[in-house]
Amino acid sequence: MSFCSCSFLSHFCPFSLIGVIFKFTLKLGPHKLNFGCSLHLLSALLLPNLNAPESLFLPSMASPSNPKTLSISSALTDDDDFQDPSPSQLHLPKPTSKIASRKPLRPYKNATPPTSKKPKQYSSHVGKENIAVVGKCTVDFDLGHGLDSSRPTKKPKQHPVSVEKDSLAPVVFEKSDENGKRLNSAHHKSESDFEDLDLGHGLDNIESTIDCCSGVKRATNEEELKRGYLFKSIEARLLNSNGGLEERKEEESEECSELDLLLKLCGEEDEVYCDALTADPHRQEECLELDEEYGLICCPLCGADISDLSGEMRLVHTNECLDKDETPADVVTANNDVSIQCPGQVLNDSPCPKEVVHMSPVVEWLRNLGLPKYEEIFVREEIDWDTLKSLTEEDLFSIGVTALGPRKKIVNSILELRKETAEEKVARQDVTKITPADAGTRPSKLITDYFICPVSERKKVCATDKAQMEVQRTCSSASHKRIQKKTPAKSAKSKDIPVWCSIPGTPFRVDAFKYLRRDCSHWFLSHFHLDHYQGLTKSFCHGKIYCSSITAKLVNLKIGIPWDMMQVLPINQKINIAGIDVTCFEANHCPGSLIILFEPANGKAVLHTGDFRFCEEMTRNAILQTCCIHSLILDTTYCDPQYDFPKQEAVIQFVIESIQAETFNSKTLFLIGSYTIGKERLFVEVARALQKKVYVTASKLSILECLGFTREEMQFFTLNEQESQIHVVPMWTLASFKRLKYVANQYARRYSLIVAFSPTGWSFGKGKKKSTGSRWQQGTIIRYEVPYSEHSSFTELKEFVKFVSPVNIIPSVNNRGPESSSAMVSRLLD
DNA sequence: GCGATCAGCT
DNA sequence: CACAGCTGATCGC
Repeated sequence: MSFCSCSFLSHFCPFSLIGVIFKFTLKLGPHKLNFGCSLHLLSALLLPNLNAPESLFLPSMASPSNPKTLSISSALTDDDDFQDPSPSQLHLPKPTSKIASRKPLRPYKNATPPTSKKPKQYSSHVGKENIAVVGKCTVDFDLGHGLDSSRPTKKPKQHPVSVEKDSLAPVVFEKSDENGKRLNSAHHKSESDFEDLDLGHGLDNIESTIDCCSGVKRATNEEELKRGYLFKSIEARLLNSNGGLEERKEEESEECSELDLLLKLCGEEDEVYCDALTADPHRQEECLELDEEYGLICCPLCGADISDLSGEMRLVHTNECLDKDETPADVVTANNDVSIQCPGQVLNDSPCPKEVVHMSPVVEWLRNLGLPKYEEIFVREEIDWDTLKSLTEEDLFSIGVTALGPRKKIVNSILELRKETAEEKVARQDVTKITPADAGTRPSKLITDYFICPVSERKKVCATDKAQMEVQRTCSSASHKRIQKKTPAKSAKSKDIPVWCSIPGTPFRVDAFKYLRRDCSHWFLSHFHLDHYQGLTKSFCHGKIYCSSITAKLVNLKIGIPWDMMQVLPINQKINIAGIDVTCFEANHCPGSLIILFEPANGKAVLHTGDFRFCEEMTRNAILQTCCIHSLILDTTYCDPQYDFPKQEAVIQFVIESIQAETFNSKTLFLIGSYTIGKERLFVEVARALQKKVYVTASKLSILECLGFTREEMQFFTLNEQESQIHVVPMWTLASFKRLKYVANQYARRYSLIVAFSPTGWSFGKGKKKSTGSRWQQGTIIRYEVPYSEHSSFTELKEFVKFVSPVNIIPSVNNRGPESSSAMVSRLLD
C-alpha cells in the first residue's frame, strides 16, 4: 500500500545520484513512512557540505476530492507547477498515514489554567528566551538586536478607515434550496427551531486542536503561581502590577462636554438616562421597567418610539439613525419593525425623549465595575455621586467593602472619576474656544454616547457654558451625521471604528479594542492574536469581554484581565446576550478562534469570521446550513487567486517527511516556527507521526497548557532541550539566515546541521514557488518556507462565500476603503 | 521605574 | 504586500 515519497531526495543528492531510488518502508509508531533508501546513504555522504538544488520535489497537495492521492513530482523535475501538475507527475496513493485521516487534536478538557512565570531578566518577550535556552548560553544574546540593518517599511495591517456600509456593493445571492440548505424564508429561527436541529453534525463533532473547553475556571491553584519559573514571568508581572485607569479620561471628558450639544440640539432640558453600559440582562429589564413607568422614550433622530427597546438596543437604534445619513433605510423600532427614516431630518426638529428615567448613577457605576453586590451598602450609606468621589479606601473598609480586590477596583475607579471631573472643566473651557468655523469640521461622537453619561454629570455640564449653544447652532445642519472629533486623533482609540469591527443591528464590537468607546459594553474577541486584541490592557473597564474558553485563559494569563470581566462563549450553542442571539463556531484558525453568528431582532444575521480557515466540516454545521446570513464580515487575508495554497495536511506531511529524511543524522537540529498561539497542529502532528518529543520553552508550555490538549498530546512536549532535536521556536527567530546562523553558532558543538521550517501562507505568494515548500540553504543551515496557513486560501474563501450566500460581504483584512473592498468582493464572486 | 502606545521592522 | 509579533523610543504617571 505504501509508496516511496522521494521528494526530499533532491534536497540532498546531486542530480547524478538521484537516478535510482530504492524504496523501503519505515515504521514509526502508528505510521508507515516510506523513503528512498539511497537517501540516507547519499545524504550521509554529502553532509555536512550540502549542495542541494534550490527547488523541492515534494508531494503536492492532496486533491481535495481524493485526499488519499498525492501527486509526486519526478525527482529530476523541478516542481514549479504545484497547482497544475504536469502529466509526467506520478499520482500515487498516499502512504497510509494518520495525518490525512487522523482525527484532529482533541482538547485537554481538564487542563488547569496555566500560571506561567518566567524571570524577567531572562527575557522580556515570549519566545525570546527560547533561543537563550536552546543555546544554553551563558551570555545574554539578543537576536533582535542589530541583526538586520536593512528593514523595509511596512504599512499597518488594518487601516482604521471607516468604510460606509453603503459603499460596499451589496451582493445579492440566489438563495438555493439545494439540500434544504438555504431558503429565503428560513430566516430568524426561533430557539425551538434550533433545538430541533441535528447538532450532531455541527462543529461539536469536528475534532480539532482548537476545541474550547467549557466551564472555564479561574486560575485555581494559587500555589502554582508561586512555584518555579512561573513565579517571575512576564505574565505574572502583568497579573501582579497595578494598571493605570487613564485611558478613558479623554473620552469621558469629551462625552460630557458634548453632551450639552445634544441636549440643546434636542431643544429640551429633559433628562434621559439609559442603561447603556450594563451587560447584565436583568439590569436592562429594570431599565425597561423604569422607562415604562415614566412613559415613552423616543429616538431623538427619527422620533420613533423606542420605549420597548432595551438600553442597548436604543443605542443601536440611534446609532443606525446616524449611520443612515441621508439615505432612507430601515431603522429598528421598538416593535422590531422596519421604518423609514426621514431623510435630512435634523436634530432640531427631532422629537426628544419625553420622560426621564432616574437611576442612581452610583448604582450604575457600581454595576459597570462588576460589583453590583455592593449596591446595598452604598444605598444604605446614602452615598451620592459627589460623596462617592471623596471616598477613601478607609471609608470603603469601614462601610463594609472589606475584600481587597473590589476595594482596590473601587478606589481606582474613584481616582479616575476625580480626574475626569478635573478634565471636564478643561473640556468645557475648550468648547468655549471653538469658533463656528471650527465647529463645522469638528470630529464627531455617536449620538448614543450621550445616553450613557450619568445624570448628575450631565446636569453639571448643562448648567454651564452658554457658548455651546453657538456651537450647536452651527452644527445642527449636519447633526444627523457623526460629527468629527474636535481634536486630531492621538491614537487609534479615537479613530473611527472600522466597519468590520461593529456588528450592524447590535451594540456589539468584535476585535475592536483599538477603538475603545464608552458607548459599548459588549466586546467580542475572536481569538488571541495581537492584531485582534491590540488595545486591550489590564485596565480595560469598558464592559464585558466575550470570547472562547481558550482565549479567556490566555487573556487572563497574558494580559491580566480578571475573569469577572470575561464571559466564555460556548461552541455551537446559541445564547442570548443583551437580547441578541449569539452562536459561536470553531474558526479553524488558532486554538480558541471563533466564528461568531449574531442574530439581531431586525432579522439581519451577521456572521463574523474573525480569522478563519474554511474546512469541509463547516458545511456540515446545521446552524450555518440553515441560517440566512445578511452580512458576512470575512477574513480576506488571502483574497487573491495567487494564494491557492495546499491543505494543511499536505504541508504537515511534507514537514514530517523532511524531518524523517534527516533524523538518521543525530547532529541535525530541526526548528519549527510558531506564533504565541498558532501552528500547534503542525508540530503536534510531527511529534505524533514521528513519535518524538518536541522541545518547547517553559513560557510556550504554559501557553500550550491553555489550549486544551489531551494528556497524551501534552506528553509530546518536553522542557528538556537535550531530549529532543525538534525545537519549537518563535517564528521571528527563523526570519533570516542571520538569525539562524546565530542559533547555529550556539549549537555548534551538538549539531552540524540546522533545518528550520517557517510555516506561513505568504510563502505561497507572488514570485514564490507553488509547492508544499521552498527550500533555502546557506552552508549548514537549511530554511524551508512551507505554506502552512491558518487562513483560508482564495479557493476556500470562494467556497465559503458560496456556502454562506450572504447579502453583504464586508472584508475585514486589506480593506482600505470602498475600492479595495469591492475589488475583493468581485474576486470572490467571479 | 513602569505601563501604555506607537513606529519601524521581519 | 502581509501573517503575527518583536523592539526601541516616547510619554505620562
